[in-house]
Amino acid sequence: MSGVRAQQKEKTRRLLIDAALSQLSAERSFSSLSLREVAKEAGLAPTSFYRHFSDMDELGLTLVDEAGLTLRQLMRQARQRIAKGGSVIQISVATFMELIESNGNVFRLLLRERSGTSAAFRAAVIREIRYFTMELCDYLQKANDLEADVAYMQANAAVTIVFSAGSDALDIDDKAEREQLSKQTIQQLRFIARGAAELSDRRKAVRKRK
Amino acid sequence: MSGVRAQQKEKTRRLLIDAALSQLSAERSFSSLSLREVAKEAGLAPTSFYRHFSDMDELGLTLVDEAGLTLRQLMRQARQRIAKGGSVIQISVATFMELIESNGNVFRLLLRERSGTSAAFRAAVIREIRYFTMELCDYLQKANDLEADVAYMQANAAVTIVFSAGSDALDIDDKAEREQLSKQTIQQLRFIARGAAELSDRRKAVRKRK
DNA sequence: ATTTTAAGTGTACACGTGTACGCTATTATT
DNA sequence: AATAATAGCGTACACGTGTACACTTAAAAT
Repeated sequence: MSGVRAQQKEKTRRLLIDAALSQLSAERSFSSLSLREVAKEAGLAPTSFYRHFSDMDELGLTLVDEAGLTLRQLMRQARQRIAKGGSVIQISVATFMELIESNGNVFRLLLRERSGTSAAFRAAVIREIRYFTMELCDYLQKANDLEADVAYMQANAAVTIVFSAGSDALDIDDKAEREQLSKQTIQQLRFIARGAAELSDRRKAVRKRK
Repeated sequence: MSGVRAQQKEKTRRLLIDAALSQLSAERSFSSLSLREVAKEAGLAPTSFYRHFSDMDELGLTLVDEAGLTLRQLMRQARQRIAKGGSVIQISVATFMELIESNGNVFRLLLRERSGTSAAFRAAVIREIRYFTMELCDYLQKANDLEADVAYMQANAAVTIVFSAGSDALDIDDKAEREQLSKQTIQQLRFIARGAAELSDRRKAVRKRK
């Protein structure tokens, strides 16, 4: 059991995954990809596809998992930068925008399949985004001493805003426009943070009065 | 030129439009619809389709236009209710949620094609949403005495949050959960409104000091 | 009354699709 | 050394697709 066989299998499995990813673009969604196209791009015969995935759906779910991984890397990267000091919101948005510039297709996959046609895909994407939201929620709760429900509402709203901005960014080529979009997004996140902090303060004031 | 011919044509044109709309669902996107399916559902021969639209894309753009119309009706309805008194945010969210319950497919169309595969579709959807945002922006600017840029950022964020909530609502059957989602959305919109008002106030204070 | 226009039909075609099936060649197991 | 397992290939098939083309039939224009 030297594993040279399993190793080779894993290799061509990656070939398929990468082939699918590389075919994604603004004009091409995963659901519009055919098994044959992916196999061809990977340099395989169509029927060889089945040795690795039983379905295009199975490949798709694998891609969503990879996208979730990318999301978690993003989170880690942002945290590292924040630890070195600076505006939390500003750094987070900048990091997110960089991800989109370098991994546009992965991000597109998430955006599309979130409102897509397959229940399994939707569930998978929503799970990844929820995970992302929860991590942010935890952070906010500890960093700003918020109550759980307020922190969640802020995290949820923030993620929504940032993802939406990311979606817009994908359609913008001009760098100045992108910069402008970032600025706007930062301001919007500040709106939300301000509102959340105020609700939290108000509740605390009521509690002290008792 | 009694127009009995043109009248009939318009009628079957509507048949096609309605056929397409009626086939949309959580499991079926417009882009997954085939010309033949739509024609069949409308009770026409496949080739008759071409007498009305040169393309499925042309049909799709027509649908997006109709969706935009629905959006504008929503705006009008919300305004009427607001005029009778009550919380602006609460009424707006409630009205929006009702639209989603009754016109789920139309709304799905907008959500999907916004990040869809056709540049023309994306542009059309974005145009409709921008129009919607601008109308809200106008309202906010006048009602709350905000500066143009602040009002726009608030409107943009609010629309993003509400559309995202709408998308979530489409996947929820339980009424209590829907109610909970509405409550959360209202609170998030209040966060944003609060943040915008504060930025506006701060700017005004600076101006007076001069 | 005759001719022109055009909505709708039916047939036909080339094409891309998923996948069942049998085969080869190489690795893993016995 | 003999046998079993399996990654990958090639062929073949039925099916759904968009649409070109020639047609009928009824309204509109002459």
